[in-house]
Amino acid sequence: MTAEPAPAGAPTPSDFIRDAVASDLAAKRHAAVVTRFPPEPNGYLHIGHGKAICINAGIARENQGRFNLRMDDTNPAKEEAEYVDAIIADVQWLIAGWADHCLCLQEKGARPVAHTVNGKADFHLVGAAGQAKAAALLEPFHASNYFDALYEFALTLIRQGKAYVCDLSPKETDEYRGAPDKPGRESPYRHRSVAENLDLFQRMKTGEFPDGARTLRSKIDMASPNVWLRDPLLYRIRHASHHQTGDRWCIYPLYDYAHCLSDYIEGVTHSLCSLEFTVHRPLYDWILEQLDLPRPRPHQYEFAKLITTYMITSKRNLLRLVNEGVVSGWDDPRLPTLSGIRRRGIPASAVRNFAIGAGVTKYDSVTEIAVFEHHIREELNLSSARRLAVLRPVKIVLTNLAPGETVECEATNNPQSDTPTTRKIALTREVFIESDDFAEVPPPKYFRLKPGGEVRLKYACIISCQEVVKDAAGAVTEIRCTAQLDTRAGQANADKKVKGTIHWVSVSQGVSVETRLYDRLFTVPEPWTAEDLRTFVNPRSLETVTAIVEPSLRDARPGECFQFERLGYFTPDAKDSAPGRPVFNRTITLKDTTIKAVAKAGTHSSP
RNA sequence: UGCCUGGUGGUGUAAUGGUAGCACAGGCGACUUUGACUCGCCUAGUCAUGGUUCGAAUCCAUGCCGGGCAGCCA
Repeated sequence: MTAEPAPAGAPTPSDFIRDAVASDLAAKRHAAVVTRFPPEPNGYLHIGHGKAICINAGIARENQGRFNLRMDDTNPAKEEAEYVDAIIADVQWLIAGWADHCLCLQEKGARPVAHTVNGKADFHLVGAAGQAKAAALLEPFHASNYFDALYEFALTLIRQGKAYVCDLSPKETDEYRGAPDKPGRESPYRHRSVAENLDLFQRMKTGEFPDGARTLRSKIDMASPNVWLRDPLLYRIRHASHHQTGDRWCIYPLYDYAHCLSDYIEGVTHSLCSLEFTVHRPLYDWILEQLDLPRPRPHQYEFAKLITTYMITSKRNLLRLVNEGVVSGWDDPRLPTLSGIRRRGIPASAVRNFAIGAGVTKYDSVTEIAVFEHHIREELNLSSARRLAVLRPVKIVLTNLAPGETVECEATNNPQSDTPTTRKIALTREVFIESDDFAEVPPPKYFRLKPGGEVRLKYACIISCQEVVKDAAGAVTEIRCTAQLDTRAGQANADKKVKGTIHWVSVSQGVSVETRLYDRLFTVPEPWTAEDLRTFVNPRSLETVTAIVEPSLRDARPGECFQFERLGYFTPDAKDSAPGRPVFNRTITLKDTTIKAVAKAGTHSSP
C-alpha cells in the first residue's frame, strides 16, 4: 500500500473545487481536508461513481487528508447488505496503490458519542485511515450508525421551534408544496406547540403510528422559490427492517437531513457531490446552521457527473438489464459497473486516468467512449505480455517441414519493456492462422496471405502460399505453403521484407480455450435517451469462440492481462476460469486501421 | 411563466484582463517481424449583440440556447 508517485511532469489538477479547498486551507478554516464518498447500498458502483471517488479521494490525497467511505443507508426499503460488500471491494480496487492510504474507515461497532464542546452539545466520530488499524477491525461508516445522534438533533430542532410533526398525507403534502412557479401553503399542523411536537415525535419513534401517518418537517418557508425549502420532510415512518439496525427503528431520516449531519459528525470538511444536489445546498446549510454546532461546518460543492457515450449509468436502467437477463449480472463485463469493468480486464489506473481527465466542471458534458478506450489501451500496451492466439482458425500446412518436426522460435514478451524478455515457441508442420489473414480474392492493399503470395509468420519465418485445398462445399480446409526457414531471426535472409506479418499457433501444441469477445452493449451513442433501452441493445455484444492459444496461456490466471498479438487485450475471467483451464475475456481490441486502409484502397480502385 | 446552473473545434478540457493551448476523434505521412506502439504534419473553436478597456473567452448589460429542481428516493 504505497502511494504511487505522481507521474513526472503531470500537472496537479486544478479546478474550482480544488481552488476552494486551497483557499479554505490558506484561511485555516479547517485543520485538515476530509472528504467522503457516500453511496447508497442499493446497487453496484459504476464508472460515474468512479469519477466521484477519484475526485473525493484525489483531493484528500493531494492535501494529505482522508476520505471516508460511508454507506448512505437511510432507506430500509431499497438497500441490501450484499451491495455493501461489493461497494467496498470496488472502491478498494479502484484506489489501490493510488489513494488507499487516504481511505478512512471506522472501528467496527463505533458510534458517535454525545459530548460537549465549548458548552455546546456535539456528536463526533473519527475513523482510521490507511493501515492505522488492522483491516479486519474496520468497516465503512454508515449513516445508520448515526440514527441516535440524528434523533437527538431532531429533538433540538423541535425545541427550537424549527421542526414540527405534520399529519398531512403524502398526497396532501404534495399538494401543499405548490409548484416551482407557485408558492406552497402552510400545513395546518405547522403551529403545534413544542410540547406537542416532542410528544408526537417520540410516539412516532416508539411505533405508535402506521407508515405515512405523520412526518417530522422542518419549518422554513412555504413560499420559497426553492421548493426544497418549503418545509422539507426530515423523518418518515417506515415499519421496515433495516439491514444494519434491524427492527430498532421505525422512523428513518431523509437524505437531506441525514446527509449534512453525517458529514458533520464525521468531521467532513468538503462534501463533493454531483450537480443535481445544487438546489439542496441551501437546505444542507440551513440544517447545520440551526443546530449551533461547535465544530467547523462542512460545505457542499457540486460538479458535473460523468456521462459517457454507449454507457448507461442510471441504477434503474442497470438494475433492469440485470433483472431482465439482458446481461449476466451486475458484474457482466459489458456493463460500466466497476465490477464489470474489473472483470473485463480494464486496469483501475485506466479508469482513474479517464475519470480524472474528464475534469471537474459544472457543465453537463458527454464524453466520447473513445477517450476511455484510449486510456485502456495506453495502460495495457505498457503492461501486457504478448502472446499468440488465433480466434477463428484456418489450417496452414508447411509442406517442407516433416510431421513431428519442430522449429524453435524466440518470441518477445513485451517490446514496450525497458528490458524485454523472451520465450520459446515451436513452429510445426501444421499451424493455425486467423481466417481473416487469408484471402483467396484479396482486396487492393491486402498485406496478408493470398494465393501465390508471401507473408511472415511472426517470430518465425516467411511462408509462400502454394495451394488452397477446399472441401466439396468450396470451403477452405487447408492452405499449403512452404516455409522459408532462412528468413528466421539470425539466419541469412532474416532481413527479407514482406508487407504482412501475421500471428499463428502450432496445431499440435496449441490449446483450445473458450474466449468471449465483447463489444459495446448498445448500438447507439446515447442509449439513455431511448424510450425502451432494449431497442438498442447490441445483439453482437458478446460472441463466444473457441480460440487456439499458445501453450503457456494454459496457466494464465485472473488478474493477468495479455495482448494477443494483432487482436487485442485479453484476461482470464475471474468467475469462470479454473486452474489450467482459463476462459478469456477480450478487454478491448487493438486499434485497427486495416479496415480504413482497405476501404480506402477499394474506393480508389473502383470506378 | 419561478428558482438554481451552465454555454471555448466533432468530443472533453485549459487559458482567472495580455500570442486561444492540450487530449481524444478525424486526415496525411514516416517507421514497423503486431495494418499495434512511436514520431512528424494537418483539419477544426470562444452562443449572439452591445458596452467598459490600449487590450475581453475572461468584466458589465441584454438576448438566445441547454441542464437541474415540485419523492414520505438518494
